[in-house]
Amino acid sequence: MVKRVSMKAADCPVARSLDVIGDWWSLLIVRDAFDGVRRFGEFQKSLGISKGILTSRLLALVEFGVLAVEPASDGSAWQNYVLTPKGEGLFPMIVALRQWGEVFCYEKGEAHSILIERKTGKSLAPLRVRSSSGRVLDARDTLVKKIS
Amino acid sequence: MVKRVSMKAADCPVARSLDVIGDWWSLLIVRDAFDGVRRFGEFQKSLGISKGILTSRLLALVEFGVLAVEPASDGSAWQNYVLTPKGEGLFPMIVALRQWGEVFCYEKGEAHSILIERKTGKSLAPLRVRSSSGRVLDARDTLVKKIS
DNA sequence: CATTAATGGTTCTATAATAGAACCTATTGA
DNA sequence: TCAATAGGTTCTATTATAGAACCATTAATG
Repeated sequence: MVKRVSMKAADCPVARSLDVIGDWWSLLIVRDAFDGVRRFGEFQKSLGISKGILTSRLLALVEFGVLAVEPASDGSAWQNYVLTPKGEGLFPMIVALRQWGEVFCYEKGEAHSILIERKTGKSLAPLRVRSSSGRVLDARDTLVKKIS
Repeated sequence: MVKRVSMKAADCPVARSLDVIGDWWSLLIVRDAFDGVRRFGEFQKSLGISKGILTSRLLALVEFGVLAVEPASDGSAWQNYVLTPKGEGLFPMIVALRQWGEVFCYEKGEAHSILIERKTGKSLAPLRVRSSSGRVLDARDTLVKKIS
């Protein structure tokens, strides 16, 4: 083993994405960031992650431009980790993960946290893949065109 | 370290999903499965993954119900790994990953494979998170309600 | 102020996961 | 019948992770 295989230069956007946020912790960190978690200690407590790993994941996410470091909002000398626009772009990903988990990873009647619309308190519509004209598509309606 | 931390029993669907498909290879295997890859050797060649790891990932995905083993379609004695309905449910996830990668992980002008509608050859619409009434939402319009 | 406690790390060791090669067996093709 | 291929298993070396211990700053308390 030279090194864990990297997909940094892959032709496939799925692979490149996974190279950035495809490890065990990154998406959970991003999820927490969407939930308003900002401080090192908050992440650590929320995730139950070791400090060393958290440090390395936060550094990587900052380096990749998913998170940014900024002065803490409470006026203290500490710093906050906040989502950049690139990080906010992961919102559909998180929602997709959540909706899939809700449907396929819980028994009937088993409780879980839910994502709701702030204004109405109602849960969201299921994500749908659509054509450019708005028609709902499933996987069989699509095709990957490799680069030539 | 007792064992790699598991999210199997998490209250959060995002965490449970990641427990199933959140490792380095599983989503790439699923991506390939959507692209029509079915045979052990095809996965191995396409991914450049070690055989040992591929074996363990395929077994895990079958155990989780994402893939199923069936007799090869060509009449040979080998077997195919195909997506179950649970696996097909990951389609929006893969599309989300792909679209995020396209936007944020490539330089302008850099080539990548593209996902198109089979019938028209046109690329897909960007995924949108919507309220139950169909309004487009961003992260700030939503809220996670923890279980009590 | 001086002292203590909390925050945000770094460093260390043990264990688990991964990469990659070598090997093995059943099936297929010649 | 024999060689080649597909599909694994096993082995070793290396890397990543978990978790504890430690340390430096900052913030809170007397």
